[in-house]
Amino acid sequence: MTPPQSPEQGAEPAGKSLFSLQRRERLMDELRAHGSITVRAIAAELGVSELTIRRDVNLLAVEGLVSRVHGGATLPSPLDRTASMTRPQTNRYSIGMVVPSLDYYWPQVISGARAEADERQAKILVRGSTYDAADNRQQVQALLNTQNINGLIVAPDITGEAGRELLRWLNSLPIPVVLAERRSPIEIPAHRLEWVATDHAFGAGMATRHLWQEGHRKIGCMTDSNSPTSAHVVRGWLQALGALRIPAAQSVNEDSAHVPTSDRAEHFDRILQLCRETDTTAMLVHSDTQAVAFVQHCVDRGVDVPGSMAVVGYDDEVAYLAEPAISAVRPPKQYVGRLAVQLITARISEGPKRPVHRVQLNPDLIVRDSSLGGPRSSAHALEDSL
Amino acid sequence: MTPPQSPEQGAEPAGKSLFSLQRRERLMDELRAHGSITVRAIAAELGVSELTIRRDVNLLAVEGLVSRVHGGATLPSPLDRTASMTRPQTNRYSIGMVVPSLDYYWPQVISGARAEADERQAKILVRGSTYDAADNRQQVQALLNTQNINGLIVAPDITGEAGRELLRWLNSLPIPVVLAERRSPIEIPAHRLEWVATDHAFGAGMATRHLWQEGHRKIGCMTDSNSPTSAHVVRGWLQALGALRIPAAQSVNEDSAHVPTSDRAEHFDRILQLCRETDTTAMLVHSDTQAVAFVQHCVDRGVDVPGSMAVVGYDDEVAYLAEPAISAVRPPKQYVGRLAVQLITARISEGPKRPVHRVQLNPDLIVRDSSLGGPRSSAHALEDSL
DNA sequence: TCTGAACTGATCATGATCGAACAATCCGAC
DNA sequence: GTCGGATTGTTCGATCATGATCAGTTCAGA
Repeated sequence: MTPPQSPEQGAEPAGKSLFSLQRRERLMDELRAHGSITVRAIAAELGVSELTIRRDVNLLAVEGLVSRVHGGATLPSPLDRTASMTRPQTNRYSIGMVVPSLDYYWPQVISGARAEADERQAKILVRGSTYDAADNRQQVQALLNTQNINGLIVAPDITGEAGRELLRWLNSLPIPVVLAERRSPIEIPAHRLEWVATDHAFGAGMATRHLWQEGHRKIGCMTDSNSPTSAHVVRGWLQALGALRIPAAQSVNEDSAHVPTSDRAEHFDRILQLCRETDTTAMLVHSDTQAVAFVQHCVDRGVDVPGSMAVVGYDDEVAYLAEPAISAVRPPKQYVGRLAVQLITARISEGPKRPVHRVQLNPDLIVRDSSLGGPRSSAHALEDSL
Repeated sequence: MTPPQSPEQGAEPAGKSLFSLQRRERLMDELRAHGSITVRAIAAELGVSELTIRRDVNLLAVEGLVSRVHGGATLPSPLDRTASMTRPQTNRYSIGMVVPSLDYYWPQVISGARAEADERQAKILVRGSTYDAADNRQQVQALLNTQNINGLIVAPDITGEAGRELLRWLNSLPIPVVLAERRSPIEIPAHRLEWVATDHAFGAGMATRHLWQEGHRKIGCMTDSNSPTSAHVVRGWLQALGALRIPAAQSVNEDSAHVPTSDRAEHFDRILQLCRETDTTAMLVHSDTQAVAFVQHCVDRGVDVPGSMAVVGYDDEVAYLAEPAISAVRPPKQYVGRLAVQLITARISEGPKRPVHRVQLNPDLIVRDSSLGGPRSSAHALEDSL
């Protein structure tokens, strides 16, 4: 079917019918996130007929909010001569944006940034990059070379010496820079860098507490140290374990980085074995996709979810697709993008007098089936409460 | 009177007929919580006819508080062409504000808050309190009792069990609460509390680095543990010492709390003696007033400032009054107030869907005479640079 | 250039929602 | 008690949102 779309944050895709206005908003979200949409895909996703979507597209096209193309729509393009002649086209700012991925997580951040930019008559120029400092820098440089950019939103790799060097370079750029989902570490005083990031440690803690409240007393954690957020997830999980008086040393804590897809099954088997040995009945799994794979594996092996193994995912990109649907921590991705644009535009217009802002946002916990009911065979379920 | 409707869950469907104003309030609550409502559902829930709800929706739509759609209403959407082009129609919120002092530091915070509130046509009701949790709570309670408050900005005492209890209480209030210059500690998951605070650790680090750059190689710190910011100042100072490879163990670190004014002179003499013994040529002094007194004392004792003792104050309230004028870290007090009002109004109008925001602002370093020129008798001044 | 597949827009049908007019009710003032 | 204004409920034709059908159009590959 469709390639790994980014399922919007509707929680239940076809569960509730939306009003037409909301549908058009969703459509614009999708458009801002990916730059284009197909009528077919959106119709399927929203559970309405293609005709309806086409009507929406027409409406938005009349208002000049989209450009119609055969089979779908794109963001308004200057090449589109049918575009309304209104010409409120006076963009005050151009903001460059470099993100490490255009498939996962970041489309929604971009969507939020674009939405906010629209309201502020700014333009966002997005470039996809990788989780690698050298490439990050190259992409930023490319933006600076080819475009007249007033500000920059970046989600760079900040690990290692290359990452620190990149931060120093960003800090020294002549235009304002806002980091998205990254923090400038204390030890390098990049005093000009502002940032907005989700408090992933809080999210992990929230998930852990939720599992505790459902009756689990041994809660493991599976992460992927390739991802910059993993460290925060582990930190939050450990912190929560401490608060709940769960001995961290005996808790399952596995890193899935560097496990090739071919070895995944045995990796999961090993983890399940560990869980059995340690009486672990619940896992917090960083990166949703990993969580989906893990739940799938559990089902394949006859391990009941959530009865024998409760799972909470992280990121909430695809968690709702699994069977059973997976509870997941949902970072406020749209808001991260919005806030980044707010910070950048405020900085551009107010100048250096404005103090450096550093914002943390708390994620939400979306509870679905995979974590409800507590450990089935456990005698102490629900006897306590936090 | 309406006949007893079908028994609804939880709410009070038939219990008591609401006044229209309450109904609309309820309607907005529902809207903020879910993003949209259907006329039918709300009518059933409130036990009134759909027409009534429709009339309410019309009214709210005229005020620009909702967007009308066929079958219900949504939060105001930029796609809503019928939206009144007038202005954001910022409602007149009443915001309570409880600060621990009305003479020092806080007047500027209040001033910033007032300025921001004026722009948003909101009203600020300020109450002075003390650095004591019990009194904080009393003042907040008084505000809640006597006024109709939509939101609360508080700078409470958060130390000890009383402080934690106060935070829990604030977190459970039915109206939004924003902490000013305070952070909710991680170990107590006050998940609803938002805050805006100056990054005092950053400020202390900046001051320490400044003194290093001026040539000082032993940098002490004088704080007042009565103040909630002192801990952060010490933390930032220690962090900077670490980064600069200055052994913290041998550095002068004095607490002026509990030193009565009568004993101040000998306290300062003791500190000066310590400095002489450890070759300390610079001090970071928390609380400006203390810094002024200290510089005065140095001058009285014939210790040259900055030649023999460089001083950087903290807070920048009265630092410029001293002779010589004292360099000081200046927290962005106005912005703290402004941002607190921004957070609270955004929270009131956007409801719980908006993620919890936690903002840190970086302070400035205002360099005056008291820290310039480096240690006079030092041989290694300016030989290094960071 | 041709051709099949995919896309598009016009038209109509259907069910739900909306608004205007009028009736019923409640509330406070005299 | 009763009067007037404000609020709410009822009815019914008008309006709107959506989907189905089908003929016309566009696209992409041969």
